Amino acid sequence: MLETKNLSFKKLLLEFKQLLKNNGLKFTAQREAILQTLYNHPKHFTPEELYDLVKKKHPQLNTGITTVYRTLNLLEENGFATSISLGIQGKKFELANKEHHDHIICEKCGKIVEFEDEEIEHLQHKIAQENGFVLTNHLMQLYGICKECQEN
Amino acid sequence: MLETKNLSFKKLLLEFKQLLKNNGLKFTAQREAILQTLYNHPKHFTPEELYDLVKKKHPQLNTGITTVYRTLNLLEENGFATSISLGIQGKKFELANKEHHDHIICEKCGKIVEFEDEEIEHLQHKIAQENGFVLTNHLMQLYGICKECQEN
DNA sequence: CTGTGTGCAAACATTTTGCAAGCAG
DNA sequence: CTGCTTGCAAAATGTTTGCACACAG
Repeated sequence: MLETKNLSFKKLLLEFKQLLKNNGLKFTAQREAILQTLYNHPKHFTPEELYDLVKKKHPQLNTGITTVYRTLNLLEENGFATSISLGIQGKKFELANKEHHDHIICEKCGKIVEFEDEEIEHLQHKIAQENGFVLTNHLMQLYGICKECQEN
Repeated sequence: MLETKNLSFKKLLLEFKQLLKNNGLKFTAQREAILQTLYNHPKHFTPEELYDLVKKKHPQLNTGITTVYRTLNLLEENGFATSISLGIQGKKFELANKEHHDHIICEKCGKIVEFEDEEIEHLQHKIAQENGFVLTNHLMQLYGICKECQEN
């Protein structure tokens, strides 16, 4: 089964503060709000979507889209967030507090099922190695028709 | 090994003309130049890169970037080209005359290496089955750092 | 001839950068 | 206090659209 790391927000925040300290960066209300919003809404956001949500949850901060971009990049560079690039334009980000997983997507009803498979992960590393790459990430999405939709 | 379908350009062009005819569209020198350039350079292009190359190969046509975008979209919508979205911004296109394959993308320099792996394909079907899905398609992109970029 | 295709410029959308003021440490 | 961070506006990128003219069928 898929398991989250269940990192409490408190712990996550501590790690984040440590990162900032280690790099001579500052802990600000905006950065906290962005991290908290990502934590409380475990799904994928475009910077724009996250920006809207942060503004809604923390209106008094008047956070700018610029700061959202800058913070997402900071989080991603340091492994606190991951991003996937969409077919069209832009990226979506999510907090990196789950074990790695991939998705099967039903082409009819849009249902998304998460799965993980160690054997595939292993093969991916092998393939990367064979091609001289150090693997940092991967994107695998299976498209198909789910059981319910097959019956209808 | 990866194998092309070895569709001759003549055949490809015929298919393309048929597509145009079927949709009441017109065969133009620019469209031919773009298709030919994709055919002669079997790699992945951003629209910008393809634009530069088409201009170089067919300077007398004075093809606009707009036309490159429009033609790539036309080709993709009709299965003559496929695109992959990069980590960063934009898409890269290639002519769709190869057997199925997936991509490893260097996150530093953007280099793309193609590969295919029957074992993974097989596992994907197995996973889909286990989740009650009939697999219709898949997308797999590995991201990493290529040999050259590791050294720099 | 008719209507699609073209290049150009402008519009759009998304992301980054320059800057003066704010604020964490 | 110091200098990192912020929001704003402007710039930079990448892509699409409006338009008048070109040209395939």
